Amino acid sequence: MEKDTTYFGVKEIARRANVSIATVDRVIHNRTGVSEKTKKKINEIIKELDYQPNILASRLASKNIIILAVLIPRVSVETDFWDAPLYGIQRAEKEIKPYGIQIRTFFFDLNDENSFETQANLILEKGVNGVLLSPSFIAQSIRFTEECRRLKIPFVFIDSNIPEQHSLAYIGPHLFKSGYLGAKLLTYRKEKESKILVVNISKEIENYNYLQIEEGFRSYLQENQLSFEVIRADIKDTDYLSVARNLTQVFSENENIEAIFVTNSRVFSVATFLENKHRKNISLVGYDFLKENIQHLNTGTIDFLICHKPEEQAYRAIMVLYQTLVRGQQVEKTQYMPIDIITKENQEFYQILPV
Amino acid sequence: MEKDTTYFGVKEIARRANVSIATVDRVIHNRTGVSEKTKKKINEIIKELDYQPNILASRLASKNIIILAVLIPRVSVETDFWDAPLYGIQRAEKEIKPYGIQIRTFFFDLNDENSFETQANLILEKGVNGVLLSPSFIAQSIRFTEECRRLKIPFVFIDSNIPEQHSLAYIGPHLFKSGYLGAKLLTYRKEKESKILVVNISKEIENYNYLQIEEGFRSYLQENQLSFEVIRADIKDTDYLSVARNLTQVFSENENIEAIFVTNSRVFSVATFLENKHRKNISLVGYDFLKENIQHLNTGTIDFLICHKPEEQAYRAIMVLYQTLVRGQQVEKTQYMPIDIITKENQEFYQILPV
DNA sequence: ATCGAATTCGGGTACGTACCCGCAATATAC
DNA sequence: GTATATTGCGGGTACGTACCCGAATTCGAT
Repeated sequence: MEKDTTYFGVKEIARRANVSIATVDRVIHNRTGVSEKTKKKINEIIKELDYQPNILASRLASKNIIILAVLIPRVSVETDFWDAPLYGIQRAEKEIKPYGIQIRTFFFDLNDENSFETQANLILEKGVNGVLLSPSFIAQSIRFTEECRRLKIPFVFIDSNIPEQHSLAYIGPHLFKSGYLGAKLLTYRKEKESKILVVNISKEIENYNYLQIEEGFRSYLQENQLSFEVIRADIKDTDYLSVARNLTQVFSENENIEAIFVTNSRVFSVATFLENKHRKNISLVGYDFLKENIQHLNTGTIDFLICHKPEEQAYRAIMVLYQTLVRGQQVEKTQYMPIDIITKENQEFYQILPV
Repeated sequence: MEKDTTYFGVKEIARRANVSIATVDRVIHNRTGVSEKTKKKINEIIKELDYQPNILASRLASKNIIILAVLIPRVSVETDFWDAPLYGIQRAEKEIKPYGIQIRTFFFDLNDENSFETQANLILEKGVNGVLLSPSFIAQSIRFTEECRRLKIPFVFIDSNIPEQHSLAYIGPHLFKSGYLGAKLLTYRKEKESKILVVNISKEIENYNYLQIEEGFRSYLQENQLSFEVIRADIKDTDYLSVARNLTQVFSENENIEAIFVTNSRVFSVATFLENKHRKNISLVGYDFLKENIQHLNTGTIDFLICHKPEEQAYRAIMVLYQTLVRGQQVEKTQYMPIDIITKENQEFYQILPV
């Protein structure tokens, strides 16, 4: 097992340029104190040798440690969706910890805009090198990221995007296409004309996402000239009783509903309703790999779940920050996640990687 | 940004044990030359401090480089399936190259058992530290891995498994469940009774995989009491003309075929046939994210593709070897991949990560 | 008790890079 | 001209671990 002799380091560069290692180092980190002439010469040699710094040695020698902040919703009793990104963050942290990178996680309450603001301010006080956030509250997120930009702190969005904010990257779903796929799954091989119900269960906050999904959903029907009548139900209170009350009304007003699309992870509420009311033969499609959703998938009440790899989103987001801050690499600005289709038959293999 | 002060290294262990760093090092790598008494003492301190070696420093100081061999089919004109694992391997290699790990890739010809043997022997001659292989030829793979076991070279299977060979790990699909899902997709919301055609296009080699898939496929139909009549077509020659000839015959002998399941990636041949013969309204489900398959997905001839993340399989397999050889970690022995469902609507987001 | 071998251990250097310190040479000021 | 900045650069140490070399200690045999 011979040693890799094709590798040239700073030492070789210094030798070829007739300078010391320190000078080469100055050029590499473009610090001051090198004449234009030698700088140019060294840069040429670097290019010629296609010098790749040894990150191991680099991070070992460097004492400046990097701190990343994570700003995501706290896992609530209502949904354990944000568990998955947490796992992704832990997996990433474990991987890059030896590189001197630390992660501080800040949680906000999805029912409380102020908690977002408070936590965001905490991050700014701390002074971190990079931020990963879920921009659940648009206005507050804009304010926060604007401040980040001013302070030259790179930030990455996951789960949903604010395109105008010049984030370092967005890692999450293409919501329009996701809704588009939802319509496909809901209507695939459906021949009889019937009504389709689109249900949005959320406080108004998340409406932005919802709109893109519904737009995609309707586009599919339109493009494929499917003439199902689409009715909508907007349910502002997320508890089961509210959902049941609303749905009861919708069903009393509309006969012939044979398919339901829920625009977010609260599809389990609708499933519970259908099961309680013994309504069979209604197709149901919704979002996210939650324990409760999987249960209804297994009982057959939910036909398909759509999922965007939340664990992977967070993992990649951390790695994007790492690559930018430590390696100085360019990263893909928009990384759409796969739009995964989960059924009763493949759900058992859709698990997150162990930390 | 304070330095991480919670970390204790060998130096601290040596200090607490009143020995030198070298002695601690001897204990850590359980080399000889340490008395039982000091060994015990040092081990206690290690446990107490929950010492985690700094891999960066470790790999930097260590001069012994690790060589991994990869033994997979060459990308052929018939299918570019094995492109994806190659990408995964490249991605893994880039990541762990600075740790002193090198990868040598050996290709064999899927139409030539001998080429497998030749390449396998080459690997054994070279003397490598770990092997990743696709056991396309059962007998030859058994012989090869038996030799690996004798030489104490760990090996990992991807794509398909030989459970009795005590591999370090298997990373690939659960074929039975994959076929099971295939049946679901093919029959979902199909109400009319009709015939289902199961097509297997391959030289006999890959039959083992095929059998598990078909078993799963039939199980689904049986468990769900679906009384579609299943007919089979075994096509030994993989060129289009043979496929067309065979299918023509099957169709002439059977009317009322409304759904076709192809047990591997050659579903594009069947799709081409259907398009040439202008046979619409036949559902078609098959395997793998190949360019040609995607085309037929987009034209609507193929309804669903099932895919097992070949890029990820290879990536993970390399990482499993890395974790075992470098970090000495235990790894999951069987890692089933997700069984992904690809449709026209979500295919554009099912791409492999850039290297 | 003496000697040699075996056992047990510490000093020290290397891995490739970061970065501090300080010296020399040159430029600028008076 | 001398004094003082400024610029350009090299020496050297440190990061945490691996591992070589040789020294100290122990032990058994005579």
